[in-house]
Amino acid sequence: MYAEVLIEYNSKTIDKSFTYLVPEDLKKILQVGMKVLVPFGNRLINGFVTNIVNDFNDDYEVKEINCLVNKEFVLNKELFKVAEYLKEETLCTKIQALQTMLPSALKVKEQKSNYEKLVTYIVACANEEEINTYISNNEKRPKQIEILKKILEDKKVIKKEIMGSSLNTLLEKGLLKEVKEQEYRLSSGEKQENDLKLTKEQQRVIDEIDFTTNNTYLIHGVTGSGKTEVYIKLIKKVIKKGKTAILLVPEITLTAQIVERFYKRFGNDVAIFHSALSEGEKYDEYLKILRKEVHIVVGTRSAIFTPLENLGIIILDEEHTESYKQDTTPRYHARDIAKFRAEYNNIPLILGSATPTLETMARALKGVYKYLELPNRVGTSRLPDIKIIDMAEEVKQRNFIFSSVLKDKIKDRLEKQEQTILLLNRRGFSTIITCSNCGYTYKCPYCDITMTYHKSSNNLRCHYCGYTVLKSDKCPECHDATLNYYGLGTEKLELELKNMFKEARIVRMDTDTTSKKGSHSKIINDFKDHKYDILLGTQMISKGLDFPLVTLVGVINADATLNIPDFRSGEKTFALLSQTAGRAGRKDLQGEVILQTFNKDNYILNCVKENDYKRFYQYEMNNRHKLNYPPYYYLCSIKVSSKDYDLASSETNKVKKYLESHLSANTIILGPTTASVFKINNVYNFQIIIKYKKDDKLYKSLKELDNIFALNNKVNISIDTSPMRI
DNA sequence: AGCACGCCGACT
DNA sequence: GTCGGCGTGCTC
Repeated sequence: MYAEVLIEYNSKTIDKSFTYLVPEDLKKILQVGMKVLVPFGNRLINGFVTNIVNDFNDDYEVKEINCLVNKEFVLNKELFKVAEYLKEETLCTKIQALQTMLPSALKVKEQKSNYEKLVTYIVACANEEEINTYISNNEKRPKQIEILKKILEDKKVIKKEIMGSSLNTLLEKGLLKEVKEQEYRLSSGEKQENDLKLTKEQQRVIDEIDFTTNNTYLIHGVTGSGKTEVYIKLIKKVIKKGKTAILLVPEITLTAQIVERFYKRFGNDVAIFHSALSEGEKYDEYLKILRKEVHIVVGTRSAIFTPLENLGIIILDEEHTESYKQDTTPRYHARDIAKFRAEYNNIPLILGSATPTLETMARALKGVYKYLELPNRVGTSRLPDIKIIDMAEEVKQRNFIFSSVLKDKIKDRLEKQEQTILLLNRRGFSTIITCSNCGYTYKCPYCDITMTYHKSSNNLRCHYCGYTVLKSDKCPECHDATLNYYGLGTEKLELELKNMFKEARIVRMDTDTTSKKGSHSKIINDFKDHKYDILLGTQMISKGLDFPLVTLVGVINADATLNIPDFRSGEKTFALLSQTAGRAGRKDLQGEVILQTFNKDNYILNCVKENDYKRFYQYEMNNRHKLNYPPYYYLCSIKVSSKDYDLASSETNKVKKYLESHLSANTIILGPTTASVFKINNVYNFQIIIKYKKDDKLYKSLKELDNIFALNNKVNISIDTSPMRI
């Protein structure tokens, strides 16, 4: 009996099976999909069993499997298929595909002892009679008697609660003993049923969904239209049939409120998955699924790979969110994996959004997806009033950051004891520091990017590679002392706000204030409890948060995402602004939104103002059509990079020539151009963009290209078959 | 990925 | 004469 094993080294040259002899003690247990430790070269390496065979062609000496890594873990057939799909779709290695799908605690690098958290309990060792005898014979030892009585009553007591010399005596006498039990690190807390009554619209959406076949549905619902409640009801239906469900959410820290809601409604039937969990927590949540103790998984992108069996539904909330796309290899989109799994299980896939991607909307309108709409907010709450403020006029009156309207409204909210959210999509203090004498600007020495000034630490940081320098008082170039600060970041906004409203309680939320674990939810909870009047932050405040007291949302610079050179910038702006606007007036109080802009006539901003997705859609589709972008064309991006500028440039040209001679005639090949950030960490980046409608030769050619460069350690090629931006 | 083998430059 | 640079190739 032999096992074909995939070695856990991420390298193209060994991305194939190696055959090992199955030792006697594993013959009955070993299954395809298990993890084993095998000798490889002169060391022991983790591997996956991909096949079990009786014979092999005998031209090398086989070694024997060393041991099983984890007896509970078996990758099922479905996930093997998913891995295969992932490999084909993103051109990664088999092992990369598998590693992406597993929590890192299961990708044991070194034989790390044990991820299981053990709790020590004390239980009785002697029988009840013996213990009672001991109690009556030792009346002068009250501490011991107290412990014994507690054990008799509770049977099992956590050691920490009763630790001490009395306990040690009882342990030594053999009356009590220790037992260790595994405990999950995360738990749901009490389940409290509180079914909300559905609106007619919500009920209609639920009735439309066919659970017996594979269809994709788009639930297009405005912010506050009660999509989450629809998801909960759908999942309840699925669970009633004994099936399981996956709910994907954009960023779980931002959607902590969803998790809380699921814990309340489903109790310990839910496992949670997201990047902020510790290794151990992830391991525990994974075990709950493997042991079939949960029916529901709520998580971010990678949760789409969880080994739930008997799936009944997959839901992607905020379908348009960019974080569903992984931007390192394998560059997969969770939506595609979800489609694959929904098809495999013959179950419905639900895409939910207030601002669907054009790709999804186009398919829904064509009837490829079923289109379901929730056009109204639940209950009495209405969509907020949105005003566009022309900052060009404001600047003439020397209002650089806050328009007079926004200033007045904030003041008004402070007086009324209502809350305000301010969005500024840029962290740090100032964007650029320039010397007015010689024109010097601080640039990262490793990346082609101006550095951002952070006042609290008095340094300049590169937001691409993290390089940090202390800011000098004088220009490092000409030593003149006239440094100017341009651009506005959240840090400076906070300062300005504090100067303007001295009595206001202000909290800032961006990558810099939320780096510590738990700081995120602390800010959110404190704000919710009205410990602050104003929350200001970057786009991380735009999604999924539900604060009933917020009646004003201000966007300081609505143009920020509009001007980035990317074909999706319009879509992103519309989504970000609509989402953010949706934070206002979630309950009975009417919400108001102020958009400050230098482009007051911009079409997209006016669509946001009118809350008119359909008009935005028509306009943007027209643009995409003119410029051959998705959904009219598929995209593929190829990035060629090297520390050697000339080499990077010449190899990119070779790639272009290769593509030109191998792809179909009607495929458009653009470039080479320099990538959006040309130099990162001293590496030069060039890119080629491919636009195609149908090209049977594409994947084959891309694979060959990838193989050619696999052996080249001076030049790196990275292919993205579904780029979100170019 | 890691490690061995192998063929050419500056040193105790 | 050797130590060591990292290019090529192999690992069941």
